[in-house]
Amino acid sequence: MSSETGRTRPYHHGDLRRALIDTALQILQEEQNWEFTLRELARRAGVSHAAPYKHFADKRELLAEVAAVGFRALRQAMEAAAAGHEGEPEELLAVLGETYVAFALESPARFRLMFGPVRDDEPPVPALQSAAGEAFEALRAAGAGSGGGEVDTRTLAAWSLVHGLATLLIDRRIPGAPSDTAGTRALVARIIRASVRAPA
Amino acid sequence: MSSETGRTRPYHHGDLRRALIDTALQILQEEQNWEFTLRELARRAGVSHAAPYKHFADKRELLAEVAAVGFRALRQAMEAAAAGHEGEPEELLAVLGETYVAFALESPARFRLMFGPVRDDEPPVPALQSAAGEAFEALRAAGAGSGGGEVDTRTLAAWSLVHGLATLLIDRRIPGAPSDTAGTRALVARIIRASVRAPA
DNA sequence: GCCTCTATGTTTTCGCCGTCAACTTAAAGG
DNA sequence: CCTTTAAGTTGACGGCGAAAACATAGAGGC
Repeated sequence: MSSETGRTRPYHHGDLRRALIDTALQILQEEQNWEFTLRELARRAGVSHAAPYKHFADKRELLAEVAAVGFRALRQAMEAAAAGHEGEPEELLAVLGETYVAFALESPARFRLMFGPVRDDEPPVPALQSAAGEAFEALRAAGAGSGGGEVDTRTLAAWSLVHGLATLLIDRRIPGAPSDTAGTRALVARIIRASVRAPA
Repeated sequence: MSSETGRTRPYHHGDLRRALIDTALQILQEEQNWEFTLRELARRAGVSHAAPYKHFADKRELLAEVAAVGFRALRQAMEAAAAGHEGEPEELLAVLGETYVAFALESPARFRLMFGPVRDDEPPVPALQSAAGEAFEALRAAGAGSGGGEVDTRTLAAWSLVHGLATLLIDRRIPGAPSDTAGTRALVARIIRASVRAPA
């Protein structure tokens, strides 16, 4: 409801939380890792070093929210890419895979954060769980499986291929891989198309 | 050459470095992450908190050496599994893939550490680079490609599939996945066999 | 056999971090 | 208008990574 013009800062200080998540995403993009300190984040957001604790229990929770935003973005990207390919399941799967890898390459650190390990000893962050679940649902829907909660074999194979390719690429683990965007995109397309064409 | 009985501690204090790497691997296995402090590591090794700096420039270098040991272990495991399947390329690839995933499941944190991002701004650790390269060479040799330094398409597809499956499994990202070892093993075998049978 | 040299380990110190507790401020609502 | 309370600040604590200054004990030259 706040207008863009006029007094930009809302009442107290502004809606931190949103600002903190945005700033965290910025730093994540700049430094390509999430080893930045909470104090640095607060500094860049223009608040005191303890202010974030009014919105997040600790650093893990803040990062989990950032990851959740990432999963929503991934889901949107996949849904947008899927539009218009409802008729042809093979093409749909290929396009979805290319989108998945492109998403990872576009922001490697965010992708790594999203797929960081789910630790058993820490309490789960609900927003992250639901966002991740919905993203995977978009992926599962493209597979041959029915509407159940399980992932069918073919879909899982495709997902694994695409996820592994994305991971290996962003971690620069493939020896002869091209370093430019165009070459990488061609490589991804080649591998995905070849695998999709041959139904497992 | 040191006997197990008698004076166990060698001259000065022992061969730290080896001890530190071993202890780090232990903690890594116990806590399933590498957020442990260098001071905690020194404590468990029975030395002062600054002693590690006589053997490693910083914490990253120590972790890189741990990762290098992991790559050597992965290479050994794959070579052992490959023995006896020289004649049949399809079976060889499948067995190699199963070994790869089993290695990841056996020690998830070590696997994650090994495949952590290669940062451009940090100086590379030679031992890690060579160990990783040799492990990938063992994998590439199983593919249809020749002896060049590049990875052929089919091999890369297989590697991606297996790497992605391993990653998704250890990060508990697959919704309906079995939690027990036997079930997981069966799932892995099913996916790999199906994909290998259908040449891309 | 002694004596220096140097690798290895210790102590001390520094600045910074995550987190918490106590205090302050200002928007909201009866 | 005045109280309540969410949101932000200040200050403190223990612990960390890293570096500097210091200590010690094998090893090798003489």
